[in-house]
Formats: sequence, C-alpha cells, structure tokens
Amino acid sequence: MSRQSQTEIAVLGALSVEPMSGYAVRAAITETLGHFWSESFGQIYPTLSRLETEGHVVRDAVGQTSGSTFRLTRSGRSRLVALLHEPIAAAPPRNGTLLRLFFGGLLGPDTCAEIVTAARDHALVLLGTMTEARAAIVAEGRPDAAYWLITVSAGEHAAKAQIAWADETLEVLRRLPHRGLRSGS
Amino acid sequence: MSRQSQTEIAVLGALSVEPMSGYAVRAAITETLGHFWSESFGQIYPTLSRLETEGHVVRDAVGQTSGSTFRLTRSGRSRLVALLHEPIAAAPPRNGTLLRLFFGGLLGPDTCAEIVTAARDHALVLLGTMTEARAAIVAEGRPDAAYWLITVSAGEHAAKAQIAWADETLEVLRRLPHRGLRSGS
DNA sequence: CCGAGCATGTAACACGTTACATGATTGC
DNA sequence: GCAATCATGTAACGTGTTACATGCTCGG
Repeated sequence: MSRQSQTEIAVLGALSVEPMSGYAVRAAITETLGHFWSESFGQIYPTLSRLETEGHVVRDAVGQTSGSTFRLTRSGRSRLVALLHEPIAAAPPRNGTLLRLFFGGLLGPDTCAEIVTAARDHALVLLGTMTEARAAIVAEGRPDAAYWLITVSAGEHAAKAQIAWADETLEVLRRLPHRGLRSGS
Repeated sequence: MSRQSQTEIAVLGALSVEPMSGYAVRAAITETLGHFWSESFGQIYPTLSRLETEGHVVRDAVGQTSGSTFRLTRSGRSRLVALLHEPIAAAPPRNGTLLRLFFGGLLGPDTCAEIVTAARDHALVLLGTMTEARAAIVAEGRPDAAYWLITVSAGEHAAKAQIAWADETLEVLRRLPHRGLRSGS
C-alpha cells in the first residue's frame, strides 16, 4: 500500500460514521482526526470521484442544489475494513524543532530556549484540545467512544511527554555557558 | 520557508560538523539524525549542486578518483545560521496507527491490540537506540554534546510516552466486548 | 444586495522517494 | 576476479498542498 490508500482510509472512514458532502468530509477530518491526520480538498475530491467510479461510495444528489451527499456502499465498507488491515507504512520522520536544536551550538542557549518554549506552548495547547475532545466524546456517548478515546489518550501522552522534555531541556539550557558572557555566578 | 530549505539545513548542518562526500552526508543524516530526520539521495545531490552554484559549499576534488569532498564556505555557514533562525513550518500530522485505531470498531479489540503491540515494540526498539546514542555521544565528548543529547532526550521521552500509552491502551482493549462473544464473566 | 460560509473541482507547483545507470575502489 | 561498498547523478513517479475558478444559499 502506497500512501494513496491512507487518504482513502480517511475518506471512507469519515463516511462510515455518517453520510456527508465532500466539504463536510474535509471538516470532519480536520476537526475530529485533526491531531493525527490531515487531508486537503485537492486530495478529497479526486478520491471521492475515484471511489464513486469503483462503486465504493454513491452520490445522493439533492436536486442540483447545494451539493450532494456521499454514502458508503457495502463494497465501500469492505474496502475500508480491508485497508484498515493492511500494514502501516511508517512516515519518514521530520521534526524541524529537533533539527534546529541539534545544531543549537550555532544558535546559542537563548535562541534554543525560545524554540523549546514554543514547542512547550504548542504541546500545552494540544493538551487542552485533548481534554475538550475527551469531554465531547464522553458526552456524545457514541458506540465507538472507546476507540476514539484511545486516540485522544495518545495525544495526551505525547503532549505531556513533550512538556516534560521541554522543562528538562530548558533547565539544561539554563546551565549552559553563554557565548561571550564572562562569568555571572 | 517552504520545505526545500529544511533539506538545506540538514545538508549544510552535516557539513558543518565536518567536510564529507554526498554519500557520507546521506549516511550521517541517516545515522545521526535518523530518529527525527531523513533525506534521500534524490534530494541530497541536487541540493549540493545548488549550494555549490550559490557558493555555500565547495567541492575539493581528489584527482578524479573516489568522489569529492564538500566543505562549508563562510557564506554557507552564515546561510545555515540564517536558516536555523527561520520559523519552523509544522509538518501536517499523519499517524497511520492512530488512523486505524480511530476506526477500531470495524476491526475489533484483538486486531487493535496487535496494532498497539506493534507500536509498543517499535517504541521499545527506539528507546534502545536512544540509550546507545546517548552513550556514544558522551563517549565521543564533542563540544556540541549537550545539544545532541537534547535531541536524544526528546526521543526517549517520546518513546517512553508511547510505551505507557500502549500499556494503558492494551488494558482498555482487554476490557472491551469481543464481537460475537456471548458473556464470559 | 452582499458577505460569509457551503460546495465542487482543477491546474500548477513543490516535495520526496525509488529505481535505475554508471563507474571506482577495496577486501577477500 | 568478484562482491560489497563507495560515489554521483537523473528520470519517473506518486503524493500533497495551494491557489484559483465557479457557483449556490442564507442570514442580515
């Protein structure tokens, strides 16, 4: 499985929750899968067209007005389950924050501390989002709530780890010699 | 800054440690930055050519035999520092494991447990790699050791968080009802 | 009536990997 | 001599985002 089918999973998956328009698929992915997945219109519409051709989704046109609603067919559901079973292609790692910190000797402790603080702030926001998401899922009481909460928990663990790392790192940076500074303590 | 310059950071950064061939740049990125960065030959060689044209690196040809060694010029060093200062473009999230678990209701607890176990195993391997990396860096005693260790620490925190999440999740999955199973307790 | 949001789609571009072609060097 | 590794490069392909074009609907 190349990456294309990953987009297919996201689209079919969104439609498996309930039928909706392509525009709504995008919104659902952004809002609900936002912390671990993303798709753009440029991917979603061609994918929907292809899935329609292949008979995995059908388009319920409402007059001609106001777009159409895509619905998963039985074959689409099978396809989704099959794709979910396929091995997971690991994405090549690309962490811009760590790339910069690795060469932190060229930046100095203060600039590095700013970078780490930004990462910490970002994680903090994420943690807040996760708390809200958790509450929303529990409140809605969907049948798949347990699985949805698993992904929320992953976000929380990751965010907390990043905050702990940031705090530890800021402490390390504070003890590092500042270039051009004579002594101080 | 688009993404191109991120590749430029990695290449210039590798050469900032010491002059080397393009082939060695690739090896250095894979081995040393491997847990948070990756580049392929198809990116590295064109980037080196461009950097040479722009005067950021020079090629010390050794006869004609056995390739050449690329060395950072003063302008290349400035360029690297400038790039390191630029804002970090957040990569769109794409976590195949969480994508599958979110739709775990279609897979059932057992298959999900396999996926989570695979993620746990992967994190465990990563943790081992980090421990080795830490030892190697300390042993080498490079001047930038402190910065390199910061990135190792990030890997350790992330790996430990993933293991903790996996253990918690496996417990959750164990308590979940198995489809088709009548009662049990 | 007008702006905001809903809705669909495509074309251009950027990015990155993979596979291939090619050849030198080195150790066995 | 042969295989493995070092070394450089490119072409093809897949994937993904961004920006644009277009039009509807609905609330104020």
